[in-house]
Formats: sequence, C-alpha cells, structure tokens
Amino acid sequence: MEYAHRDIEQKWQQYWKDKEVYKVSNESDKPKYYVLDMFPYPSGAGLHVGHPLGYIASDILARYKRHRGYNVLHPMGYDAFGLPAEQYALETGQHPAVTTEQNIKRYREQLDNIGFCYDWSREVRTSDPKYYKWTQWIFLQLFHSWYDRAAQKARPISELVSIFEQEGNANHTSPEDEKLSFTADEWKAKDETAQRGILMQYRLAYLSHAEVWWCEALGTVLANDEVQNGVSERGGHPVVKKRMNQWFLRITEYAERLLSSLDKLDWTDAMKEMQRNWIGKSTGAEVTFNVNDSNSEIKVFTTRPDTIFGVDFMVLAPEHELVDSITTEAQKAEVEKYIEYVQSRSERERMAEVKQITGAFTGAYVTHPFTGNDVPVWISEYVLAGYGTGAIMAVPSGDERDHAFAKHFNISITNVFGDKYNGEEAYSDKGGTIENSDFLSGKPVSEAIAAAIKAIVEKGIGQAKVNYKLRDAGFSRQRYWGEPFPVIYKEGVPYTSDELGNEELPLELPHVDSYKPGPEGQGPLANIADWVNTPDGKRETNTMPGYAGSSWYFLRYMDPHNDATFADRKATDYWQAVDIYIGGTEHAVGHLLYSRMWTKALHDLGHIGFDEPFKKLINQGMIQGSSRFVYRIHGTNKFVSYGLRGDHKTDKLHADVSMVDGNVLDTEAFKKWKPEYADAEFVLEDGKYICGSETEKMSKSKYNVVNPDDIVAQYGADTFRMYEMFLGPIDVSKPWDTKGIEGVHRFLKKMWRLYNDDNGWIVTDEKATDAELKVLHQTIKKINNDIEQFSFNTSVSQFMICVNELSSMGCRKKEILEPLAVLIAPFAPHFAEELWHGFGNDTTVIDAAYPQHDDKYLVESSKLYPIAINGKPRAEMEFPLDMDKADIEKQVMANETVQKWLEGKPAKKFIYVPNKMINVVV
RNA sequence: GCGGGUGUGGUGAAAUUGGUAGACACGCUAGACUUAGGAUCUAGUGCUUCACGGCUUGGGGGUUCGAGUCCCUCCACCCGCACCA
Repeated sequence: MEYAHRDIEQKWQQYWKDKEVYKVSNESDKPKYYVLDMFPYPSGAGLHVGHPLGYIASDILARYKRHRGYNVLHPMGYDAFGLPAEQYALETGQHPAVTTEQNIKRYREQLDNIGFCYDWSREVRTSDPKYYKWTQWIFLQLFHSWYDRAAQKARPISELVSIFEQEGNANHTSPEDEKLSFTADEWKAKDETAQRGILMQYRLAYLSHAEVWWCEALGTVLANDEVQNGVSERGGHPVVKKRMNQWFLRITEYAERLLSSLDKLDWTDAMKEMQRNWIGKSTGAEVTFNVNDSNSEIKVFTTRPDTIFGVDFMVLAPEHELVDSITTEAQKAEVEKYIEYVQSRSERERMAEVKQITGAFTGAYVTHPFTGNDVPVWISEYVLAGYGTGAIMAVPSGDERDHAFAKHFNISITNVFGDKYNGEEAYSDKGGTIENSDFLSGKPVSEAIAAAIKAIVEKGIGQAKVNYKLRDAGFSRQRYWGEPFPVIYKEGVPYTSDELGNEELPLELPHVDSYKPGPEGQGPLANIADWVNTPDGKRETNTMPGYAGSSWYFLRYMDPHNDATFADRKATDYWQAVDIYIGGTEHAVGHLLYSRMWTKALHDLGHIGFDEPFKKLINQGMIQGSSRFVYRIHGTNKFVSYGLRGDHKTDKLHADVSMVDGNVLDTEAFKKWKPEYADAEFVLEDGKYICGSETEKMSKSKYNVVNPDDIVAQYGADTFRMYEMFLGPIDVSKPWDTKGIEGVHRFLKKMWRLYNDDNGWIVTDEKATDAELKVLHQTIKKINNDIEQFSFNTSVSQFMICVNELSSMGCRKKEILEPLAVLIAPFAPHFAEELWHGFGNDTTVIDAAYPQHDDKYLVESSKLYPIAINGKPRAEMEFPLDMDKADIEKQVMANETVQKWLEGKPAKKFIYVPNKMINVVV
C-alpha cells in the first residue's frame, strides 16, 4: 500500500468535523491553555505559503498541549475591517461586506486544507455587527472613564464628577491642561456644555484636533505613506495639512504601566526593547522662558537642565502656537515662507534628510532666567510639535543638531564643558564637569542636573519632569469600512448613544451607494443625510481604525456568542490571558501596545481579572519569495539563458515561478503566459533555459507567490506542515523553495513503509531491542524538548534520524511504532491518525497521551573521545565514563598517533573533560 | 539619523554550559533496479592539496589548553520609525 495522502487527509478531516474533535468547552477539570494566532486580514489575494508558518507552529503546540492533558483554546477569526476592501469597493462598486465574505470563504477553504485544529465554532469577525457591538461598547467604557493618576488606574467618569462637586479639580490635574483649575463651586456654576468640555479633557476616549493630509483634488484624507514629496502618491496632486476633529485614546496615561509591566512578560528582549523605545521615557525638567516685550512664555522640556547656561538660542516647532504672535514685522515674510515650505514636507522626508539644516528667525527674544541675556527664538522643522512641549532650549556645545544649526546660521556658541568641547563637535557625553555656568560650574553632570532643577524650582520657572514620547492614539478614520461611533453631536457637543438613551448597540453601518469621501475631508458616511441627521443631532461620521477590533478579539474567543456582554466574567476568569501568542514583528508597537492598553483599562474598570493580554509572545519570521528572472536582449524578443547573459545587453524581467522547475524555464509555458511572449526566442545553454534567481518579498507583482493549495494538492497537508517547519527556526526570515519539499515527502513515505508494505499492515508484537528503544526514547526526549522551545525544525530532523535508523534496523514492532505515531501527531495529524487507527484504536489520536521518555534506555557506559593535540583533533579513543583521569592520560599518552604528533616533546598539560573531549598541550 | 534583527558549504540549515563545525535535508556526481523515472536503493559531496597536510562560521584584533559561541572593532544586508530635546 502506497502512502495515499489525498485519501487519508480527506478521510480524517471529515472524521474530525463529524465528531467535533476540536470543539472546546469552557467547563473542564483540566488545566487551561490558550494558544492564539494573530488573526489575518482576509485580502483578495488569498493565503500564500508565508501566512501559515505561524499557524502551523501554533497548531503543533496546541495539539501537543492537548496530548499533555490540557484543555486547549485554539481559535481563529478575521480582522475583517480595512482599507483594501473599501478601495476595491471604490473601484468596482462591490460592497465591502460582500467581497469580505468572499475572501473569508476562500481563506477558510485554504486553512481547512492544512488540517488545523481550530475550534471554528468560536470564529470571530470584527466586521460582524454582533462583534462590533462590543467594540463600540468598549469605546463607550473608555469614553465614560478617566485615569486617576494617584491610584494609577482608570475609574468611571461619574466618580470624577462627584470629586469635582466636592473639591473641584485641585487633586486631579487635567492631562491636557495642567493650568486648568476650578473649585467645587466654580464647577457647579458651569453649564452642561462647559462641564462636558472639561470632562472631555479627562476621558480615556476623547475628542480633540489633529492634522491630517488633505488632498483637494482627490477629495480625501491620505495616510502618511500615501504622500510623497508633498504630493499625493496617486495622481501627484498637491496636499495640505488640515486640522480636523478626531477621537483619541489617552494611552499616554498608561505609559508608565505599559513600561513597567513589560518586565513580567515572557517576550523577547528585542520586542520589549522596541516597546520601551516607543514609550520613550525620559527624565529631565520643564523650564519656562519669558518672551521679551510680550506676555508670552515659551515652555521647553530638557533632559539636560544642567546645560542651561549653554543656551544660545531657542527653537520652536514651525507648528507651535506662539509662532504667529511673537514673530516680528521684519521677520514675518521669512517665517511665513519657511512655514509654507515645512507644510509641504512629509514626516518621512523630514526624517530621511536629517543633514539638511533649515530654519527661520522669528525676530523675537526670550530672557535667559539666570544670565538675563537676550536669547533669539528660531523655528525649525527639527523640532517636532508633537513631542515634549514643541519647543527646545538649544545648547549647541552639548547637542549635535543644535551645534549644526548654530554653525549653519552663524550663531555664537557658549561652551559649558571646558576642555571637553573642541569647537568642532558637540560634546553630548555625560562625563566631565559643567563649566562656565555660575553656580553649576565644577559640578559633575548628575549633581549639576539636581542643582539646576533646584534652582529652577526656587525661581518658580519650572520643575523636574518625566516625559514620554508615546503619543495619544488617533482613533478616527475618514472611511466607510469600520465601526461607526455611537456618538451624536447636539449643537456640536458629542453625546454617546447610552447617554441619550435613544438606541441600542450595535449602531450598524448603514448601506451606502457610493464609497466616495464626504465633503471637507469627512468619510463616506457624511454623504448619507438620512443617517447623519437624527432628532437629537448629527451623527459622528468618522469610523474607528483597524486596531479597534483587534485590540480585544482574544477576549471574544472565550465566549464568542454572548449577546449580553463582550465575554462572560466566568469565561474570562477561566481562560485568563493568552499563554502563547504567535505573530509577526510588524505589530511590535501598534497592535500589541493597544491591546495591552485595552486590557488594562478593562481590568481597571472591573470587567476582567487580568491586566496583560499576552503572557508569552513568539515572533514568526517572514517567508520570502524566490523570484525567477529571464533576460531579454535589449530591443528584441530574444531571451538568453542566465549563464550567457553577459554577452548581451539585456533587460531583466520577472518570470512566474510556476513556470520554472528549479532554475529551468518551461519555455512553452512562458510563451503562453503573456501575448507579447508568444513569439519569444530562446538562447539555451546545455539545451535548457536557466533563470536567474533572487530572494524578494513574496508578492503578486513579483510573480513569486506560491499558493499552499497547490503544494497540499501535490504533496499533502502533512508534508506541507512538516516542510514549513523544516525550513528553519520559526523566528527568522527565509526564502521559500518548493524544490526542497521532496525531502520531507520522502521522509513521510519512508516512515509509512515502517508500518506498511505493498500488501498492507506489517507491524508485529515482537519485543523491541535495546537499540530500538534507545532510538525511540532519544527521539521522544528531543521532540518534547524541541516543542517546549519552539524548535520545530530540529524536531523534523530528529524524526528523520529516527526513521532512518529504524529503517536500517528493519524495525516493525508495535512497541516502537505505536508511540512514534503519537509522537508525530502534532506535526502530521492526518498521517498519525491513519497509523493510530491502523493499530486498532478507535478514538482520535489527539486524545492519546503523549509519549514520555525514560532515561533508563539512554544510559551510556562509554564515550568515544576526540583526542586533540594543541586544540586540533588528531585521534579518537573510547573510554568508560567512570574511568580515572590518570588511567586515561596513561593510555592516551601511549597512543601511537598521539606520540607521532607530540614529536617527542613533553606534554605541558593534559585536559580531560568527562563525556566531552581530551586535549593534550605541548 | 535612531531603534531592532541577521551574517556558518552551491542552497535551507544544525551545533545544552566555550569542548570533534557543517547533523538533517535540497542540489549535484557515480552506480544498482527498472519498459520508463519526476519511484526506490547504495556510495560520494565545505574549500584546497597527487599526498601528508593546510585552510574554513562576514573582515580584523583579543581572552582561553580550546571560540560559530565570550570581549573590542569594522563591514554588509533586512525590518521598523515619530530628527525624541
């Protein structure tokens, strides 16, 4: 009997489905284990072989944990809201719900092909009203909450109102405006609109303003990467920054907790480091400078208050609110021209062209608080409006960019570092002492910082300050295909649907006839007058961003059909946080940070019992495409083979990988591929057309996409699963090479032949030999270890070694082969199920206990030692493990080869590392 | 510019704590069986040398009896980014 993967896989997939083998209950005496994949966006292109890499790894782990007696939650769903579906709708008029449904269907078929053990009864889709009802509900929770800095947790806004009624805001500074101050009486005297305006400054979900790229010609708002060189990427139309009302999440209030609780997570250091850098905590001081002949003051944040005597100029972000009012008449034209220039620059360009120094002088001066000197105020794009206070005190002798700026604009430089500053390069190290700085002179940096802060506080011009570079998260998108906000504006003041009490969630996305943007940069929803205008007022027409639905989906899987709450507390208490989360590094700071914040907020408000969503995180690498190229002789329709391309001037063109076997092009298929190639001629080498190859991102446009369906059809899901794992470590990127799959397929066929020959089942009940048991138990030990460490590539190797050895021993014994079948079940579930049933078992293999190794089969009594002379291995000798060092030394020194290499010289040192090696030093 | 990652045969890679570098595969070479081979099996395969041997984990330096692994330094490539005061 041949290994008939097609029949086997079909049969067992049907069996699993019929018996609901992968259905998971929330009620169980077993310990729980939650294995989660980052759910996919169902794109129109379908899955390629890169997508399932992480899914296969998590599937192996989920199956393994189930074998080990856990109740395993292993769900899958779809991140189904998103821009591509809307873009497609714009182009074709097809409703995103329709195309999304089609894409999901395709994804599901592709996933089912691979034999995953997902509990599909728990599937979630973020675009399903039953799901986004709760996304909207969580938004309302955030809206109705504020962050109590003293208690370090979110609390209901109603409690804040009570506090205001009793004591005003004296003990609870507004995170947006620290100058805001009122008493209980003042609070009570305010009208509702004013009170709501104040509360908005505290809410975790709040309305504010932000600048977006607005393109008049396209009539739409563009994302950062849709803007290049100050024009739209599509069409090259001019764009300007437009200030719009936008919702935000006050994630900055969570900065400290998001930072400190990283310590308790089992994530890679690289991942934690990226989050730390993103949160960007820095300590320093906030200092206020008074603008001469004006009531204005400029507030700066600095990490180096000790260098305050080195301030030679001030720089404001071009967007800074004071720029207008302090610019002098004489400088007005220049400043305006500069701002116009900055307006045209994208953030990417500002970043890429760091060396380019630009700026303009406002004509204004501030008074230095300690020296009393006049300090000029400049504006420059190197200062960002969004970070700190949007203004800096520039110390050219101590900061590289300030230094370059001063040199460029001929501003004189005050040296506050003595000998350390050489006049050519800023001295930004923290060694040495501060000089030329009045009361700070002679002090080392840390002391000087403390003294400077003390003096600043005494003068009443500032205080010590912790700053985070994390910004609040924009939560509005001017798009159609996303969650609508359950918000209505009554005379311009936003009210939520539960406050108005006029409608239940979900607020469903209305049908639109056109996906074109609304007027003035609003989303398509603004075009539907019937929907926008309600008896209470106008609806919010923005929708929520992609990360809204994905910030909490892992909770919904625990109780996916609940209509009374987002997930029952009993369910979330049972499943707790995700034990293993697998996905790509591209989500390092976006999705993973937002999910953490939502989890903390839901925890603070008492809705769930844990405050971190993902205990352990595994990052999967990218599977790259291996592109193939053909070489067309320039100006002709003649193609030369790779090795001969040097003889001609050629154009390198992508050829579809499906027409290439290894590197050999199927020239007939190529001719049929595109009409312009129908008459192509080929210059061959050795009778073949050899293609060039390069590793690139797997993408349709590079014709290097490999569809898992094709691989599964040819080799079977089990081969595909094992090959993806065999490619290399899960976390590194590697190119896909279909050719290599043969080896894994051969291995499965070879393993199959341990159990079957041409006439059928051949397993016997004979007693196993020590050698066979040793191979089996070595393998069991290695596989268990490897799975725990996510080293699946080495597991596959070990299975190969095991089968190679058992084959050469001619092993046919049930005592060996039955445990081996269970052992391979997480990797090749259909294959294992077939063998498992071959032994007469009538339950599914996944409920079989996973084999555990017994050390008694692995004991060794001796070791074949490499003998090195001066570190170079020269001979081998076998010794019992318990032999004395002295006896070994005697025998080694007597060895002929050793003697030869010693060349009569006396041994200086004899190194014996038991069970490792022996080294003789001459 | 900043942050993170990766460099080992023709290719994907392996190598508990520093202890025989290249396991396991792909590819390639030769052979066996076969009507056939894109089935299966056997042998070989890092580079170099007729050979003894020498060289070899991105380059250079260091620590050590011994370094892919630890330290310093330089280089290349990939990913992310918000010039972070």
